[in-house]
Amino acid sequence: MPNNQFKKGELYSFITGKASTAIARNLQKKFNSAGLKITIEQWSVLYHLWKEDGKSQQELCTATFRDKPSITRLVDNLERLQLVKRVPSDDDRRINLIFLTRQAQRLQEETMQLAEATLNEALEGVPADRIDICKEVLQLVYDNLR
Amino acid sequence: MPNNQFKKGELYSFITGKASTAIARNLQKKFNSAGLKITIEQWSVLYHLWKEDGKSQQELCTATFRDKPSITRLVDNLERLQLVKRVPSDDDRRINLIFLTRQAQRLQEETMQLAEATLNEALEGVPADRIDICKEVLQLVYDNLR
DNA sequence: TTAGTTTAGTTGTTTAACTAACTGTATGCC
DNA sequence: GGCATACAGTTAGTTAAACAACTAAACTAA
Repeated sequence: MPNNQFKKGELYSFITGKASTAIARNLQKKFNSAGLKITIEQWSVLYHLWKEDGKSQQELCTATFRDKPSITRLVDNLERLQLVKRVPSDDDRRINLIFLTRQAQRLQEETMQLAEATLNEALEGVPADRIDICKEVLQLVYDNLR
Repeated sequence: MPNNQFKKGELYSFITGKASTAIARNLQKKFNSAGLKITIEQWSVLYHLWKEDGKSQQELCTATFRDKPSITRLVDNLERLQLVKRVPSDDDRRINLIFLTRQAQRLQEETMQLAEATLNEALEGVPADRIDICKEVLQLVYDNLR
């Protein structure tokens, strides 16, 4: 039984991800207002390094759902901003391990607070059980398409 | 009462919109496989012109949730592909009205079918009432942030 | 050991997003 | 009418995404 209850008029915003675009823009503005000169994409790389420092570029690809050239260039820019450093792996010379600089470690708390503030604004008035359902649906969508 | 049930680990995929990214990539691949040489972004402009032809660029900005320079360049590219045509408004010479070419009109049915196919794949196994809740949450998120 | 394959990362090209600064047209007010 | 302001669209510059083609290192198996 196909999901034909999915009317055409509603197709568009699902595909374009209006909600997540709005969230990302809101957070970017918070970064800008706070004088933090990083992009959301750069932040998403830092986010995974805060969880575990010294990931390889390939691991960052998987974690951030980006392809290799995208990560190469994000790491390029983060390195130029002196937020990360490429360190060749001793075990496998093909691999770069990416390490946070002290400067990047200091960004964690402030940016995570801004991200939480954005999400609190975004989800204001949405009951917790509905958020849970929404998260489950989006996870299932993601799993269905990989 | 803030939404502090929103644990940190789940923050990331909400912000990055993994699900909608996956949907967009899936649809883009379908376009490519079908030999359709348009991007999802171009398709999103055509989508609104299929609903109502002859919109102004400003109206396309609102409809597609993009800014003016983005629409200028999307229309540039669509014009180069001979899919739309800029027509200066008689009433107000600042305004360009954007009209579909016959070639673009012919794209509607095929691309909409591919889009529906993508959504059916994406939403396979998701009960209709959960989809509805998810849509409502995403709409509310969008409204909360504008 | 060496030939073929896989893996990690880079480079080049095109398209798009965002910001800021700009041109040209319309409108509102005196 | 004339000036300030608002509005529609364009241009320029930076960052990022997607894809293809590439280099270099590692693995695999004869």
